[in-house]
Amino acid sequence: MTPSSSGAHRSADERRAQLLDAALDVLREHGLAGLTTRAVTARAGVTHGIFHYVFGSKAALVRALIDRELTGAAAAWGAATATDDLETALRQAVRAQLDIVRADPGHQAALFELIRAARDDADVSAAEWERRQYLAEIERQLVSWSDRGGVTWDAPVEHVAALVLSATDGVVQTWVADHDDARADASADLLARAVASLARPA
Amino acid sequence: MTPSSSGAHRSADERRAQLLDAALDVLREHGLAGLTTRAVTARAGVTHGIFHYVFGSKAALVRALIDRELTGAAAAWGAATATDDLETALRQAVRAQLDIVRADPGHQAALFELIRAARDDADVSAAEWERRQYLAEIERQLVSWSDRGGVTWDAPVEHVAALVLSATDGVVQTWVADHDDARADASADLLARAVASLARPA
DNA sequence: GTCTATAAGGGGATAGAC
DNA sequence: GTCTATCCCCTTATAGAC
Repeated sequence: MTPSSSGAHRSADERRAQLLDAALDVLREHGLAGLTTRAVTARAGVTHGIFHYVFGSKAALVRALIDRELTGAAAAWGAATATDDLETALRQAVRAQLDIVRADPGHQAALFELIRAARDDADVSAAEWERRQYLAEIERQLVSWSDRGGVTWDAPVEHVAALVLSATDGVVQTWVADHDDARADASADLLARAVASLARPA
Repeated sequence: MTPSSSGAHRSADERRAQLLDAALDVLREHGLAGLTTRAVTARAGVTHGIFHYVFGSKAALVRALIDRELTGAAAAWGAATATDDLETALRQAVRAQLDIVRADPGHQAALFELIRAARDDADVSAAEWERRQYLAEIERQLVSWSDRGGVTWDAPVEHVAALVLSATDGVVQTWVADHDDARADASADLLARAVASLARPA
């Protein structure tokens, strides 16, 4: 049988995955302030020293965590809806972002915190890269929707994409702060309407 | 002459103000992670023990800091511009928020961090109260602008206000993250245009 | 009432045992 | 190659000196 993962003498790669899982759990439950190397190893059921053998430093853990969690996250904006109506498509997209967070608020809040911390700490590239992926994906969708609806954007598409990303972030983060579902839904709907009004018949 | 504030045996109230000033400095320079009771007292040029004599606990300092810094902050939205054009007024208001942060990014970033930390920690009321003040102020402005411009909002005003607050927050925080002035300006302008399109002739 | 000296605990990291 | 025992620093908080 497969030995228990907390049993002694497992490969560094296995330890790595095990510790990353534990780190995410700790982060979700106790926030960034509670994310200590000792809490992670305790959660994983291994002795503390293993941590530095596997990751070398706490910063390396944070970097690895961001890398693992961000991979594929941009794809969420790409899950386009097949509708001809621009406003409806936009509303569904913004609501989808909101739903991701609602489905697992702790997870998302933890990621926000992590990315924010990583920004001033060291390796900025991960967070920046993520944002660029998001922007490119949104821009692609905006063009796709306007083409399908037979309209054209009345402002540079990259500006519209930047606004959509920033504003959606704001709506999502407001929900994280107050958990007011009705207000978040209203904001999402209104945002879709407002942005849709930036397009004119081609 | 007035004795130096770091001289021995001053009143608790004076020490309190002195330590709050030092705490804000430390927060701006080293972030929340660097805000330790020792860093604060060192910055103020007093011995460490004084801290607990004055504040009792670190949490009390954070609460006091939030109280002091948030007072009057909502007024920023109230500094209305005297223009008849709704979109222009909105653009100036959003840009004003952006300018506040640009003028002193460290200060604003520090406040964000502080409020965020206080949320899960304990006294949520301060942050919530602030948000309500903002919303009320924005709502008041939206009505004032629509009245003056002879238009009416095509959606509940509180919904529009919520969107404006959330979206502006998103734009501001995006700037804090990337310091991209051009993109932030473009987003602000576009946000004003998009929101203005939610109003129709009365 | 104001402040100093000291305590008690938890943090990340490492040298070296197996 | 994998892990354990230990280190030393920095944190908040308090007991009691002035």
